[in-house]
Amino acid sequence: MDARERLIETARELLWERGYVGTSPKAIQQRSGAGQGSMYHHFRGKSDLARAAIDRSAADMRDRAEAEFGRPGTALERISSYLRLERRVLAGCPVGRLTQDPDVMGDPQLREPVERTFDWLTDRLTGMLADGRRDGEFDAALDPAATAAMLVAVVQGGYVLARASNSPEAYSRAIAGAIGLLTGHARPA
Amino acid sequence: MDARERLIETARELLWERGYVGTSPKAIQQRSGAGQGSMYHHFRGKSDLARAAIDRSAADMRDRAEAEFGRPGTALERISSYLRLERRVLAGCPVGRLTQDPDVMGDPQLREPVERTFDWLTDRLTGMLADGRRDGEFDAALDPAATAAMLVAVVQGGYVLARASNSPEAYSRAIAGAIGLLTGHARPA
DNA sequence: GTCTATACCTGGATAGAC
DNA sequence: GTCTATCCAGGTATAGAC
Repeated sequence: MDARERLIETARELLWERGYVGTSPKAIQQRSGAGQGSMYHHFRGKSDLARAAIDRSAADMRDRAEAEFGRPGTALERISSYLRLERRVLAGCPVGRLTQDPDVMGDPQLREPVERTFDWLTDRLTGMLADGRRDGEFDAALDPAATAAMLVAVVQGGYVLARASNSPEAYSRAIAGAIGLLTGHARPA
Repeated sequence: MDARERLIETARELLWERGYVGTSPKAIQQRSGAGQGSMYHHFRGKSDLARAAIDRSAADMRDRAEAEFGRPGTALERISSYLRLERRVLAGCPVGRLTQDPDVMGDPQLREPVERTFDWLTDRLTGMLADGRRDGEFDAALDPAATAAMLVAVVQGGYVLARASNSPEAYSRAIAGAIGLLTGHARPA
């Protein structure tokens, strides 16, 4: 792995652990083993490197989700397996945590991949829920867009609960609660 | 309002806007109009002041929730009115955002009020859901603890979605989705 | 491509005068 | 109680040598 690559991967780790404001160029250099000059040769500065790191984390998140969405099975099955994906719960969401960072959300370049990822995810779930409803899998009263937003929110909020209690259980409980309600609503009236 | 009070209120604002790592003592002093010496007279340092600010924000959050929980009405009504409480959605949750801050979660003194607040909230909702289920308001299959965790997560995740899309609509959609499912499950089989 | 030197600002805190 | 002076480490970046 060359220096450029190590810098990006290390930046991803540190952004995940400490956010953008909490991550200094020096910390990235030290952990990656790249020197000052090397970093500023490959990237114009902190935000340029961060953009590369965020792009990659966002693509990663979409790929992992899409792998579940593309499986065979009913909409409920595919959504449930997505929700139960193994996640580093206590670490939080590498993309979602960036929404709390004023310097990320204040910079259009850094914000763009974050915004796009959540739009994509919500749209994808909305489509699956609409298909499931059409096929009689869900109640006709189910609102696909609202339910999709709720599901994405449960995952993101699950991370918050898990970190607050320092235990992954809180995350699992929230997911189980969501699947329970979704299953209940799946009974046509 | 005396200097001590202004320091606490200003610290609350800045912690809300920028988190703990993103907030410097100097920024607090400048915005509050208190000098260096004043701040270090009233507080031992940054983390001591932060503790006072976090305690107050946590108490605030509990008070606002309890005001809704204590209203008359069914469990579903009280929970719905809590979920629909007017919130500064784009600002995020003043307590929840701290869970993303490694320096807060790494310090037992700062972490404690955050952890306690989410424990309290989840327990309170669990109790109301259990009461509602006992009274036939919800399906017997509803799991109070899991559903409570899911509701807290939807609120916290709703903030994430709203900030990602820079619009409060995403928050409202997630809440509407949760209430929709909760209402659906409320029909006994 | 990578290194070292340098620069300037901010973060977080202490000391002592008033 | 509040002010100013001072301190040292770290953040972020540029310059120029190798």
